[in-house]
Amino acid sequence: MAEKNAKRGDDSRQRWIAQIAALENPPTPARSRKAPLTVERIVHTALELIEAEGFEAVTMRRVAAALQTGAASLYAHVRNKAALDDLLIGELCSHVMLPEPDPKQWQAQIMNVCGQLRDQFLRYPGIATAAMAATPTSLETLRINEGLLTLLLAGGAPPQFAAWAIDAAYLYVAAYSLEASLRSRPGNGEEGGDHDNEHEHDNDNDEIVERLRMLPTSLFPNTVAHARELSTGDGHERFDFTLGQLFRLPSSAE
Amino acid sequence: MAEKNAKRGDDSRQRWIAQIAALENPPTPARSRKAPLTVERIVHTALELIEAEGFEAVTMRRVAAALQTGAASLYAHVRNKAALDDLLIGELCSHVMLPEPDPKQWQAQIMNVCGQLRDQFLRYPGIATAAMAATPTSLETLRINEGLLTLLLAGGAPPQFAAWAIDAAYLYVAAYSLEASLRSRPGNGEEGGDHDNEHEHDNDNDEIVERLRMLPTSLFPNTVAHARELSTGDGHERFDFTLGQLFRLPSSAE
DNA sequence: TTTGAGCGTAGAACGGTGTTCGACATCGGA
DNA sequence: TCCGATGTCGAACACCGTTCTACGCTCAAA
Repeated sequence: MAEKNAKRGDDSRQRWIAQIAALENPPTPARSRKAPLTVERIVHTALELIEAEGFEAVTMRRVAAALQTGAASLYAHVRNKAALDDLLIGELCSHVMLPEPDPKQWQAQIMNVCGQLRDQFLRYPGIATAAMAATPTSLETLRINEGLLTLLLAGGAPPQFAAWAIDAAYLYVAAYSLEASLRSRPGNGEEGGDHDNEHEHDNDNDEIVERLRMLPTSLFPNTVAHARELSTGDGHERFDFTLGQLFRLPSSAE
Repeated sequence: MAEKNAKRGDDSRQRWIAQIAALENPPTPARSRKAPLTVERIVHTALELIEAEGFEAVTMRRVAAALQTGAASLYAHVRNKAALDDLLIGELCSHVMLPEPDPKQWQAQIMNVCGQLRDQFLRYPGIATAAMAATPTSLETLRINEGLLTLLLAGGAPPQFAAWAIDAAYLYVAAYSLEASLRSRPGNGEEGGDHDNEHEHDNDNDEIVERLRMLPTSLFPNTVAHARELSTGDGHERFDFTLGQLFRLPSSAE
């Protein structure tokens, strides 16, 4: 009986303690206590997390912790982790601005749009992983697709050419960004004491060239001979080159 | 008391049972009991697992289980899961055959090599994920790189062009294969009763076209107008198109 | 004003993952 | 014969996505 009483009293006792605690700190009063936890807040928090620690840090638990709650709470607003990923790349794509088509500059305009997408991917390291797994027919990606299609058609590209080139470009942008993210991120190295950013980059490149030159000439003659060409491509030269190739019109027009 | 005795005897009792069991089946005798667990066996088993259940099924525990052992045993032969992934794509790349360069057919030869690589990726669904994360300077990938470089140079491509085009091609092949794997794999749908493979494919394609046509014309005029071109590309037409664009020489030669 | 139903919150738990530790077995060579 | 090196592997740790469940809150009807 006593047990029963105690057990029964536990409940109201807890409430009593909670009430006292609530009395204790009325700062941040009124309604800040709610923090209503909307989809927007979740997506926003996840993006901040990616920017700071990379996409692999985006865990239901960690996103929830950043919102000062538990992982289970997120599932009231988002079906899956996969759905969250879709929302993330949707949000990301919504920041890409589509220009007014100008037939004289369609190539530059396309490079601009693809560059925006690439920069978004690079801003959130590793998110390109989600981009490749995401539903390819999300509304935001379709919006970019439509924009690129408009630019290409305005430039005089045949529809089938435009469709395939855009598809390939999207795939390439994601793959390029993913590789770039992995190359700079994964905390593997950065050994050695002092760093000067530019010198570090040069050293990296030089070391790759050197390693390639160490290969046996009998098996890798061309790799050794053109090691420099193979490992060059700082900045986004390779990126620009590839898109330039992808969007070369077939008929020698322009 | 009996319990205590049993517990103490457990150890030698187990050994006793093992001995009897060993007596029981001397078939596959001599030394088959060892099953020495080499790197080759691990890689081979992992590849079989991918072929049957996809890359996401490749878990240290599951690979070990397929080898009738525990996960910890693998770490005596492979540093990480990442290292295992590298070995897997290395093994995969080693099956790509490089042709003798023939300057007259360099384009077809390159398409052939890239097609081999693509088919390897498609044979092991999802392994392209590992290909994108893998060390880009593995010996096997360098071998393919050297082969492609040889073909392109034989075809008269400038070295810088060849280097960048090959890099882009590798990225694209991986991305294309990954998307193709994800599209057919992930068990999302396949609902509905009876399946005829060809009809199913047609239905899929038709449904995508239909969905695109449902978009508001005001926002997606070109997408609606060219829905068919956007969603076509069965077989590997898109693949061939993209590589064709990537390897078009700049100077209008050939 | 009271009640009750609904909804968002969140702790606990389940099954799975990569990886490490440490005791154990086995084998090659002195 | 013994002994050290090497390989094996159960147990455990920390983390993951996801589900279950109870709990608190809000708001509209009674």
